[in-house]
Amino acid sequence: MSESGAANRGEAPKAGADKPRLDRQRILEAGVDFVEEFGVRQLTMRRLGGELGVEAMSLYRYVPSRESLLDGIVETVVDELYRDPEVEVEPDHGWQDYLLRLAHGLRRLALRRPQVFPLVATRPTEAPWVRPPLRSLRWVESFLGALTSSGFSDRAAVDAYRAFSSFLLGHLLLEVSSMGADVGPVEEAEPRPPRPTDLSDYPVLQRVQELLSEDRSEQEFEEALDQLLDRLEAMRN
Amino acid sequence: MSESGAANRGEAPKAGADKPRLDRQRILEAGVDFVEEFGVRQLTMRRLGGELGVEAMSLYRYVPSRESLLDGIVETVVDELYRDPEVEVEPDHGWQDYLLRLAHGLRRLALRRPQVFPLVATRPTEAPWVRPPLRSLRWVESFLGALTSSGFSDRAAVDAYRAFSSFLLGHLLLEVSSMGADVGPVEEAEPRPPRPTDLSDYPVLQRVQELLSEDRSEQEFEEALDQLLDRLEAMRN
DNA sequence: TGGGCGAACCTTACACCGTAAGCTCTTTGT
DNA sequence: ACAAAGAGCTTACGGTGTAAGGTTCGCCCA
Repeated sequence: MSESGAANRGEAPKAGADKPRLDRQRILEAGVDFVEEFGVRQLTMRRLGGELGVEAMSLYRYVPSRESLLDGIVETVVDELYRDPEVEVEPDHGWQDYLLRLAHGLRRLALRRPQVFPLVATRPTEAPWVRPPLRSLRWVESFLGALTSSGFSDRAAVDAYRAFSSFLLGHLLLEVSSMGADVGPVEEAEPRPPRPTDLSDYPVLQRVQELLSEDRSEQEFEEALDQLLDRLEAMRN
Repeated sequence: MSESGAANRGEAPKAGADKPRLDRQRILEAGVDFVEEFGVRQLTMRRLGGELGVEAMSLYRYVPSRESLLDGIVETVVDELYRDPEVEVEPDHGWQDYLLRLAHGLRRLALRRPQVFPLVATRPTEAPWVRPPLRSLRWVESFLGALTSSGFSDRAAVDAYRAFSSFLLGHLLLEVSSMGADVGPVEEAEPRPPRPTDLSDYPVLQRVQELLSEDRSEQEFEEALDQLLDRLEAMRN
């Protein structure tokens, strides 16, 4: 402790290769990494402080509370969507292309951040009509603009927005939670023993268990997304 | 305290109209009520004990931990589905009728327990192939049996089960969370001030805001459910 | 040059949490 | 009548979020 203190304060306060100084962005990024590694439940102010070589209370200079730290973490992760080169804000190749790119971008994001995504999906949003997982005004604007400029009526665009949100929420949440991620605030120390589960009372289950255990999430997603686009096409205008 | 103690222990220990004795079911039901009234976040062992006129540690005789208390609460609520007279375990009037009843039953359940439902939706399940919100082996068995006995191949029945789960999860989670429920572990004391949200940078949003604020959840649900059934019909052998 | 000022971080303190361990009654079986 | 057991209580411990205030240090202006 005296060592790190000396390194930080005494000898190299400006070069600071060791402890690059605290700031909000650094805290949020450390938060994302921490949650992704240990789960939300394990994230405490003290531990996150420790991760940054700092006392818990120091974080409160940049973040007003743990809750808002979580909000910031969600926001940080969602912002990664803007950096996805496949995703575009303007529907330059038609609304179907736009929606496909957006959906796949969100799926990549969910799979890349399986521990954070449940927060993206379930945290209260800014306004009640902003729905997860597309939880920023800017994206909702982009979505509605893309559709209304492609022949959707306002009503149809809004309906499409809702259908699209439900679709993504359901699929992605199930997909990440089946990745062993703990949606919700669970997370016991060891991953609960995979109890063999006696199926003798459930003949159908027994018969199809292999099918049930297959991972078809990608095909499911693609097929359901295709169907959704067809549905939306039908309600255009 | 001496008063209640005397009333309980001293004068009427057997009549016990005052404190009907602790037992697991009573604890779980009190838990459901508590969560529904104050939110998951507010549920602590001490407070739930208080609600039952008992010290926190007394609960541990019937419930091994807070986590498993939450599991029990989820289970208790899901069990209400069996008592829904509209829902049937056997597909006596065809698989479409069966699925409609099941979906509506789950929706009623979600709307009746908006604070508990997010737990139903997001808590880890018994086995990875048991998906929320249909989180009991018995219901999965019922579902798969209903479909396979109605002309679905095993493969198609399993795919249908997955599609059905995603559908319900997405729709119901969004619906209850727009009811002001806190999905996730948030819940600050006062409901965060409805910040007016300046929309001047978002012209489309501004234009359609009224549409966005309309509550069309019921129609949405019905329409999407119809479409889903069509989709399932198409993949039926 | 130096003196103070504000930012950044630390220390202390508090109320509350989940829960392990052990104790004390009350009820019941014999 | 007495022992055993069941049900609830007491105490205690380490951990949590965070309010309040203390300390150190680089920087700016006199």
